[in-house]
Amino acid sequence: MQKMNNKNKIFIDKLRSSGLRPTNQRVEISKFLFNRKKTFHFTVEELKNSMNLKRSKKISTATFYNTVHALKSAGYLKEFSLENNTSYYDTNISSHHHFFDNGKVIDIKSDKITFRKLPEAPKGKKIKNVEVVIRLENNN
Amino acid sequence: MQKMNNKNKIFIDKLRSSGLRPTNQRVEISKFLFNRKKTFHFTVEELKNSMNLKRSKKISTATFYNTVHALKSAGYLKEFSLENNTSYYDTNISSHHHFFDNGKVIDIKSDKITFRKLPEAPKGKKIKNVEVVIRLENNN
DNA sequence: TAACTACTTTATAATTATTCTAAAGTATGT
DNA sequence: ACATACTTTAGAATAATTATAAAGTAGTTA
Repeated sequence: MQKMNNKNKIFIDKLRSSGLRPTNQRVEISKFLFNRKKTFHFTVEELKNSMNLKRSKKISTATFYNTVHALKSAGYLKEFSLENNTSYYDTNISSHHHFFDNGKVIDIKSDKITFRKLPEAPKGKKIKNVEVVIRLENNN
Repeated sequence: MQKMNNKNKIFIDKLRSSGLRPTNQRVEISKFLFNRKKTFHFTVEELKNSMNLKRSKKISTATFYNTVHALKSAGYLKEFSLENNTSYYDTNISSHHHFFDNGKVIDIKSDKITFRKLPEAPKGKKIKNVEVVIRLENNN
């Protein structure tokens, strides 16, 4: 059984409410990802390194992958890809857009971009979401 | 030296004009990619399989990667990524957008999407391009 | 609370996409 | 034809991710 404290309770509930057993590893990862002021982007490798660095009992690579996938399926993370064959995850799940600047990602709030014209979805389909990527380059 | 015929000449010139030696492999790949009515999307693996299937003398994997990169650098291909850690290449290099429907990609002509509002580029940066992805799901 | 069962974690192996290496081959200028 | 720099190639190496199957744990039941 978990050491239960107030900080953990909210994440335990969050996991339970999505049908995920609140194991120690999942609670720790949730705390690391969601117990902060600002949303952020990460790769699984980055997450693993920054969490395991300060832990005596390491969490395994497979568990990081499993948990990130589970959190994504539960709707707590958004996935996106750059042109380097790595998956990035975003703790900001609200609809928003991105600047891409040589591998660096910067959020653009949803209301900063609006459309004058958008195409219809093909027959039998509907639009799930619209995502804009603005690629940047240096001036001059 | 190449067997030169009219069909090849245009691709040999195209390669030469970008500083790429028109080797047999590059000409064959260019012909396969660009000698067709409609533009299309592919992964390097798909390209390799569909070309090598009908060839007695196979082109090596490394050459497919080298050539696709060279054609991309020369501006003849556009790269994009889905959420499966694979690079896709598009023979349609004109600015345009995409529907993504469960791993399937459908082009959207540039003029089908226009903006009412777009953010400024951060200081010192300028916008290289704006790319819209419309994710689809099944109705009901 | 003890026992049970299904779900999780883990180390490790396997897989996939891609890049690297260095030896053999080829295009191009002279 | 020769020389030289660029290419191709098979195969090894790397990186990100997934699969495997044994050991551990949460939640349920008696």
